[in-house]
Amino acid sequence: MPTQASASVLDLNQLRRTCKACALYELCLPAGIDGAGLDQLDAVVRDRHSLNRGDILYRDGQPFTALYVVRAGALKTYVQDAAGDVQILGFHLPGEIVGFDALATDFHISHAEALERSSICELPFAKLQQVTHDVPALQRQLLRVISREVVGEHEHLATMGKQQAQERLAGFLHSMADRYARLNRDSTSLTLPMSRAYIANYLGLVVETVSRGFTRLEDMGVLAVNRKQVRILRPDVLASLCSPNGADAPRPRVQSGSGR
Amino acid sequence: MPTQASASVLDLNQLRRTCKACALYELCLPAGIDGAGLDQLDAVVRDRHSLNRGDILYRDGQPFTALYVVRAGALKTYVQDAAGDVQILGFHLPGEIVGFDALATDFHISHAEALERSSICELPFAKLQQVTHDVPALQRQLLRVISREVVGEHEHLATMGKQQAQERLAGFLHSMADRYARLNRDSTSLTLPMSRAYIANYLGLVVETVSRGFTRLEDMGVLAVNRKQVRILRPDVLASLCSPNGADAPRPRVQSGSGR
DNA sequence: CGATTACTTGAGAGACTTCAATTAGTGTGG
DNA sequence: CCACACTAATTGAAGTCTCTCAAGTAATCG
Repeated sequence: MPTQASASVLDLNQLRRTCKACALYELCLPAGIDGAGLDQLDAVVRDRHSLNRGDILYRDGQPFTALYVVRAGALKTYVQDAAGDVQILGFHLPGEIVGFDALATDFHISHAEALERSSICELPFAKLQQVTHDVPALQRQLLRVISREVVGEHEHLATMGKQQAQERLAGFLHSMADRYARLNRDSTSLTLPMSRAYIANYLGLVVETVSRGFTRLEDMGVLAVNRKQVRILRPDVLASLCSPNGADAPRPRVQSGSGR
Repeated sequence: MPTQASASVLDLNQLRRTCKACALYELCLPAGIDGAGLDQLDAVVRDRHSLNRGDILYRDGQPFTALYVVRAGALKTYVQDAAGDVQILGFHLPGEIVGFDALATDFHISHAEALERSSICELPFAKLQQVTHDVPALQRQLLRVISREVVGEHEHLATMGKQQAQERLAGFLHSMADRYARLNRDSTSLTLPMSRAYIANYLGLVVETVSRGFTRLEDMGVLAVNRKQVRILRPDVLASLCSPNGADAPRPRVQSGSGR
């Protein structure tokens, strides 16, 4: 991993990765930034990395140098405690930014790993900070993006709070479909980049339970599952399965979720 | 709730809440900001609110106007889905900042409620943004603080990922003790501001399970529990209970936590 | 093409939830 | 100031869902 590439060389590469031309323009950091500011932001973005399945983008303990935009492919981020227990924090699709965990202490405290061949835009933070000074809109946008991260984790927590495994799985698939839709992909035909084991860990379950969950959703006619290919036949039913009672009676449930 | 108080009146009040004099100086936003910048930040902070138990600081759907620092007392934040299911996202002690959820969309998507009589510093975001322009260190600090929020949620997720109820409860108490320590309070003698039901919801369990958990930890001689008063008699044992095997063999556990 | 890994499926055990009842604490009004 | 009502917390017993253990099948990779 080279330390700092001067922005003058490799114009071709630079052109190719120009934020203006990027399909993720509306999803990523530049959203809402206008012409002049965008050029400045462009200058910040470093040659993109290419990661293979299993490659580590950053790991726990590593000093903070940059934020990373997923350009193509998919990442997982996770923490590992002293006992070796892993908890997957999130799966990250194109347009999403990772690395915010390190802003607090200047060291990463989680790991980021590619789930498949992925392409990453690196945003060296020092440079980024200089530009945010000139472009207030970028500063605001940076906060907006990190806030999205917070919101995403809220959703994850809400899903993990469901007592029934089926609800958690339904919630996971539902949110994945949503994210596919934002990428202008078909939100009823998912190609999951992660294994069943990763889904299980993400949801706080074991593999077998997830596997059985898929089977049952298929039996119910909600999904058509073929390994990592998942077609959502009944999005309405899937949505209703995200809540215990099927989301019929919207009565308040203040206690604790209300039942496994 | 008044809309905007001019900074010229009520000098006494203003003085009293000056960041410089605040006991939370090192924990809160001003940490790392020097003299001149600090004065500017001081000017941003609005009259502090006083909340009673059950009072709502902000609710889902409300437009974003400010961030809020807990000065005294305690808050809980939570989301509520269409079916009425509540998931508590966090408990917030003095020095912690809430409201970041609204940075993404300019509307709050969670609720914040006082668990007990609390005092809040309001940071109107428009003003705050002006100052961050003049004080780059503040901008960096703001990112640092919101990153802490992200990290805190990672811990919450890791706790919810534990399959055993006992591990979750131990993890919760362990992290509460940590946070008490940061407040320079006795970290072995906690006064929990939240009910058992809230703890249960936070951990994805039911009240009864939490209650039994407390009882068992008391029987084991790890805790001395008297309602909301919790003394941690064996912090070492408590720490070891945060992991399934008691954190003896630090072998990697990649699968999914490794067993309920 | 063989070995490894990923996924699925089955049966049994265990842990948490559910339901129900009791106790303790809190707040209110007479 | 105390009685009453209400909420919070605890405890017990039974049911159920998920985990564990085990085996088998399918896909992937060298």
